[in-house]
Amino acid sequence: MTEPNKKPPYDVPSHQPAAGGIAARARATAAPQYLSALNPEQREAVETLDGPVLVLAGAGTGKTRVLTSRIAHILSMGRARPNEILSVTFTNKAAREMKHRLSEMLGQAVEGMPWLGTFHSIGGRILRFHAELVQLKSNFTVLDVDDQIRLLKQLLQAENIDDKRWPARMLAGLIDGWKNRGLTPSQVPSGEAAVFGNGKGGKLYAAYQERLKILNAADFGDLLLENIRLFREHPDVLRQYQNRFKFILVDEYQDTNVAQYLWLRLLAQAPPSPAAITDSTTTPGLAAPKNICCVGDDDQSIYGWRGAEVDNILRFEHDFPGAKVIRLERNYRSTGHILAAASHLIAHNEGRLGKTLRTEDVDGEKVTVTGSWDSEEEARGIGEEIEQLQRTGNKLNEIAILVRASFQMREFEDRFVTLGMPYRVIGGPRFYERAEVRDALAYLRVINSPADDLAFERIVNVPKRGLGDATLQLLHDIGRKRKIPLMEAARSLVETDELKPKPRSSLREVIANFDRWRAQRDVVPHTELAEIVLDESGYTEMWQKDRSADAAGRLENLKELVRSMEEFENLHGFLEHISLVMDREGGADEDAVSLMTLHSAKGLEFDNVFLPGWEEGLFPHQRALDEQGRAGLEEERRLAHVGITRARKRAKLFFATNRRIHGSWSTTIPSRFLDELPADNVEITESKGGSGWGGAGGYGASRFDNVESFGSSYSTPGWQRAQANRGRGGFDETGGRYDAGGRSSAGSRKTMTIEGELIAKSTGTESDFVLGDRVFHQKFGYGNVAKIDGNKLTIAFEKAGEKKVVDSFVTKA
DNA sequence: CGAACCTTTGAGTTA
DNA sequence: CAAAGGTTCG
Repeated sequence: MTEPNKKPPYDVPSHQPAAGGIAARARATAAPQYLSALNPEQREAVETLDGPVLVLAGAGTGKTRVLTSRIAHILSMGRARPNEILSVTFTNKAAREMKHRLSEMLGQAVEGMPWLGTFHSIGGRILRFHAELVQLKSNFTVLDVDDQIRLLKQLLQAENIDDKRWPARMLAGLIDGWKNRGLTPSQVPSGEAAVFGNGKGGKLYAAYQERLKILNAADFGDLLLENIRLFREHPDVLRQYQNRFKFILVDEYQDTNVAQYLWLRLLAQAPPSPAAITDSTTTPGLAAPKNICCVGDDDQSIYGWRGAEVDNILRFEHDFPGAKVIRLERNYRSTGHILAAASHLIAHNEGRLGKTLRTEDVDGEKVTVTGSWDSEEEARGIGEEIEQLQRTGNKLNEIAILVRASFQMREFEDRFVTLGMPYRVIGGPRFYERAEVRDALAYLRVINSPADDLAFERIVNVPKRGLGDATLQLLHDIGRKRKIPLMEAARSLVETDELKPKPRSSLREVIANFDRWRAQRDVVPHTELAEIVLDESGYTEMWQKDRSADAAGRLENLKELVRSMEEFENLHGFLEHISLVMDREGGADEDAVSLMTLHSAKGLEFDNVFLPGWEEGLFPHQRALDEQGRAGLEEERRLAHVGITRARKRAKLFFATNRRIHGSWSTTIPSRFLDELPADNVEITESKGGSGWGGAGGYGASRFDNVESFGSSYSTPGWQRAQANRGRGGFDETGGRYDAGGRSSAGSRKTMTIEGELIAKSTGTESDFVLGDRVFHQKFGYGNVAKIDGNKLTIAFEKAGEKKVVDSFVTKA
């Protein structure tokens, strides 16, 4: 047992006055600077400190400013100390941003804001203080999706369930969904639990939770669910936190799921309310809700598929009686046309709380819609426009391409590489998801927690040591029979002669290695230990010997991993952090185009925003429609709204008539969202050969009728118009793809065509490079030629990873 | 046991 | 078209 009252190490000594310097400054002037910079609504949101407050903050209305100013206000009024404010966000990025802005506002006084973070990191922190109460140890591991799936596969096997018919992924999805709804195994409705594995779903969920405890592990959902369980089963612990948090602030409230809502509600109750701790999710009317302030925008709710309940925000006044609702409708970001386009689009949704964004900015440029023949041409066109913007003095940092699905990104990457255009992918394949990083982490996890079977299993035969399925099976059998971790099973197995000499000695070596490393853990600095481990395990060597193209990049990633460990005091601290926050930053200082999904763009803004792929089936995405019907469509529409409102000066939409889906080309039709844009604020740019899509008459009075009639059969007027236009517009099937109509814009297009042909034709000509040549590229630096295809080279760059480039862009080094 | 080859299936968004 | 899973052969 640990003492439940163990204090978090972040506690500020109690004699310290609440952010003294600020308070003093606040008293000195009548209206402190952080208040005078606000408009009346914002100011009201900041100054209404008591009771529940809901701030409906439309895109670009100063949401973050309100949150940070509110914290500053609480502190300067002396209403709470920094460690008595709970402030939750969804992403680490948002948390970082708030800390950053707060420190600008307050000077250096943010050190003591220990409870500003994401739901998951705060949940995880609370859980570590009381781990024993939920059958964990404080050094529990946070599993990622991969570990989760492997664990579930084992359970399926144990239950003799065919994982073809009942994939582990599906079960993981179900469990995730239950956890998002705050349901422990016993709370899952039996009907739902039965849908998986011939009625074994519920049993498997229970078994999974049990296994997690044995492994001393929690998955993402547990960080909240186990927290809720902790609070419910131990009211004394809950009270401790209720007492601590004098003020609660929630960012992006529209994205909270049921579990997060329950968690917040428990914490938001006034401390002495012993009767109110119930497990009901629906009972309204809490006893004296505390000072909770939720900020959100129902029009930006885009995480329904992850369990977010827009209802949470729609029901706020009901859940928190006496709540004050404040609307922020002054947009400080976008020009008039952009804002009008976005507002009209989102007006097609029903069930909104309703806000009318307005701006005092100029109308600016109209939103453009451009059609192209296929996705390649779309990428070329956007590339050209970006070059044009660059020539006219726009910073690449102020340009973003926002896609619906990540597979769309490749085309742009290829294009940018060819053009030598600097770009960065945001939220792409994450650093910690890379195989080599996960392998390295697995080694460290086993050192840190010998019972971490999943980590053990991952690396026991990496690099290859002749310990294959057969050996592993044996270990599993022993482990399961004796209820001991695999490492212990291995220990006893090498004492017997059940193994052939070869695997036996390598297993012996693995055990000895880990024992040695663990002994070094307290002696050697953790970064050094990591290097020792990677070296002695043969892991580094494995990649050094690997001749494949990306080996160099992987070694680079390993180095970066070790480097990133320096920020932490010890191995344990590092591992604790890593599972939650391992997004690689850096490179932000460089001027580059940003490439990301619409989802990860929320909260960001750019002068120029390109939005490709506005086609039925892709955007709105077919699966959203199939699975969620009208709700799915509305969420997609909100996503479109988010996309357009990211733009300050220019929003440019695109659709292609042909797109590759599953490797083969399909014909697509323009998105219905394009049809929902207001004609007055939109310009159809001539893409090529004639009127292009839509044309002058394309927009008619019928634009807004009959939105309800969408369904599996596309019958809206817009759809039909779009189809008609497809034949009539510039996309004739017989003419060459690049058959331009002799316009100026077509001229440059034609140039591209020629370039395209040249590249295609010249592939017969072998380039001067030989496999393995060391080369230099202006943008990507040094690398080695990994593949040659005519004059197109695949190069493994030391820094940038593997890229395809045309040979003329590199020189021999 | 593991490399090489073949077949199948599947690309939606994420803390 | 790619990755992942399965099968075969050395």
